Amino acid sequence: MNRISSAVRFCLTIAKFQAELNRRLDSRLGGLGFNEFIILYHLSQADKFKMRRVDLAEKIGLTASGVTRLLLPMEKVGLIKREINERDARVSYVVLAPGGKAKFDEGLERIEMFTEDLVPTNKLKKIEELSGLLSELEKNI
Amino acid sequence: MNRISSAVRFCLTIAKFQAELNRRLDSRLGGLGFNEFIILYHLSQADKFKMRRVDLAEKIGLTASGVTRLLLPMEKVGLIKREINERDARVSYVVLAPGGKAKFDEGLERIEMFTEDLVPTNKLKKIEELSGLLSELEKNI
DNA sequence: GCGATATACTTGAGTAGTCAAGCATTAATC
DNA sequence: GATTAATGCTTGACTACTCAAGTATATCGC
Repeated sequence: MNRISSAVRFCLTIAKFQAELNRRLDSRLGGLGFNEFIILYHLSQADKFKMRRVDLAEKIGLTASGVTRLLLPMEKVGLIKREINERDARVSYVVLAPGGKAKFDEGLERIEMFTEDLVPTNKLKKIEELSGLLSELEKNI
Repeated sequence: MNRISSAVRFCLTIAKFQAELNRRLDSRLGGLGFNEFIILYHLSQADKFKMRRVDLAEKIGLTASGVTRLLLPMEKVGLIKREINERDARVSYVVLAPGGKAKFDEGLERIEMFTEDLVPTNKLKKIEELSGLLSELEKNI
């Protein structure tokens, strides 16, 4: 009883998938959490390897305070650095530190291997298409 | 620099999407967390409205201890009940309680409305496809 | 039918976030 | 140019998990 729509089913499926994905990834990235990896990725793509904390939060779908807490241990361990903005004393940039770059490269290699097993070559086209779809749907959230 | 494969990109996209989805849903289900809703859903579909905790954990992609902890407040509030198994004293069933059924119906109504805004009608076919693909990929995890 | 192994669940200690409130600083309005 | 509002970040108190270890029961091989 109580059939659900395919849209709701989608929410359930994605929640489960992501829960598993997260757990696996957290333990296969060479001491890097998945979210830490994501942060390092965005920094590695950013102009001058630095971003404002707010923008980082927006990129990864966390709250600002979540980012603060996530970055704290990363700074201690030397993955990222803090840099002030001379024009606006409110913002403190997050900068990719050398140690972070190294860890990211290692993590990237590992995650690439992981996803090779995860998605079969013949599904790659579909995967790309669905990435696009998800990005679109996100705007409706 | 450091291009990533589309499979890895897919992991990033899905992680962000799910983070947002989770947060929105957690606050739009009438006092029910998204995971609590998922539990009630699986119970509502189960034979005699009851399941073993292990099977529940497997269904929703959490660990057994996660389920124990999630269920504790739900039991206190009367959403679910606990029932022993006479043949195997190790297992304790989780049973959908009347209060849980009511909360689930309400939550379902709300999540259906939410997802109507989330996914446009013309994308429904694609969404179903994506659900299918995710279920398949999950086996490779 | 006894010991080893496996299963179902819980618990302790810790991590990863949330939300609401607070503190600086900057921008906008008048 | 003083007030008000908005922005960027952090903090306190809390929830929702995780993993590793523990307890209890069941099953298997002999």
